Amino acid sequence: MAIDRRVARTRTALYDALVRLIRVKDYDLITVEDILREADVGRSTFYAHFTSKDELLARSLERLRTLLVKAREDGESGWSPSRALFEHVAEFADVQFALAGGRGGAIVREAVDEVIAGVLRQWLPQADDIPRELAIRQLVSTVNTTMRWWQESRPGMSAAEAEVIFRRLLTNGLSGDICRPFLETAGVDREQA
Amino acid sequence: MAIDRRVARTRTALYDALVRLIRVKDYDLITVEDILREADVGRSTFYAHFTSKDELLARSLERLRTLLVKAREDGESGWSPSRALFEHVAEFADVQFALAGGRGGAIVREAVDEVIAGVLRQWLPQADDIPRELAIRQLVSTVNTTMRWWQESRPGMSAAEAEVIFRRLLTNGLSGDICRPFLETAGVDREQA
DNA sequence: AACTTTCCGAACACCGTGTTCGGTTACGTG
DNA sequence: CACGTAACCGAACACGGTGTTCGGAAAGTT
Repeated sequence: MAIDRRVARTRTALYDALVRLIRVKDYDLITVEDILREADVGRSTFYAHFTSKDELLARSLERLRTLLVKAREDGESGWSPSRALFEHVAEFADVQFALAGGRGGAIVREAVDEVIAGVLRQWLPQADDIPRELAIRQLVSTVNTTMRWWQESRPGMSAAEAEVIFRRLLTNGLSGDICRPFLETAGVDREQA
Repeated sequence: MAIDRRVARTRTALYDALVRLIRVKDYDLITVEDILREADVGRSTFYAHFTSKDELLARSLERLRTLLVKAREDGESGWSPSRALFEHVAEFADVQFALAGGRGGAIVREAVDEVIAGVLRQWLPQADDIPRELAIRQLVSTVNTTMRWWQESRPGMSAAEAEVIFRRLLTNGLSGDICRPFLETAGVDREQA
């Protein structure tokens, strides 16, 4: 027995409504009532499927997980998972843009990070110099940082270019020069100037 | 005319109450009423000073800003701003721990990030290879990532050790080895195995 | 066509928000 | 010290969102 069509229809209606609203409104200002209105779904129906707005978000992010997993399995496309992710974001640039700032963005980004981290935990090997969990977290946050910067400061940039910058940032780190004022004491240098 | 003692007392009472609550409860589950009870302040008084819980948070984070600025000016201590920040966090380890997970944590961390980014914008010079704003964001998120990992996975580690790891992560990046499954297509390698 | 599952929507109790206002307290100044 | 002013209190209020319940209508399945 397959899943009842009504169930499928209701759920995707809710997923889509949430995404549509995120484009327009800060996530944490979106109410369940907004979603009901947008999806044209009854109140009690919503709570029959999800316990809260946050659960709806988490469930709808499973799409992203399957996207990543597929990107890795289909080596066919010639794209690395990293590249596939950037291309995907380019398609939904407006959503990403909405996620950039503010409070709601932070919540959604956190949820996205968890999804990506979960996938990476199955992929990445152990390494010697840096603890694995730290490496995963760093990888995820670098993805996040690059994407935010891309969408906010260089919206015209292509996914391919953005991904190249991401690689360099991830594997080379930042030059000591630019970080110096943060990493070293000011005292000595100041005296000389 | 100095600031009225009552004003100062009320505000610090609220700041302190918020911090005390954050140790115990997820930030976004904390209500204004919780804060009032904890601080023993009247409802109308609260709204005479702050328009919302979020503004209270933002204002209370100004303490962090002054901490960082001082750490740079007083080269005396021998500590870099980076080191000072890690030492500071070590003192308030329990608060940091509370900020680790969940939804409330994301909101607070976002706010902390903004403070640090603001300070760095005044310190960091222009660099050639990486756009400045991207470098700042990367620096902030690496601080954030390292601290989370430190508090969650290695709570016993000293601030000095954590800061060393942070430096390496920041300026060296991640090795290509560990990132390979994410950065390269799976197809070719798989066939050979 | 009969049976089952889902959906609807109105009604409900509950809780947190942000504002108002008159009375009380404590502060700073002269 | 005493006066005037500013801050604090707390009760009351309207408002809006949450999550649950339940009987009847509608759509799905076999």
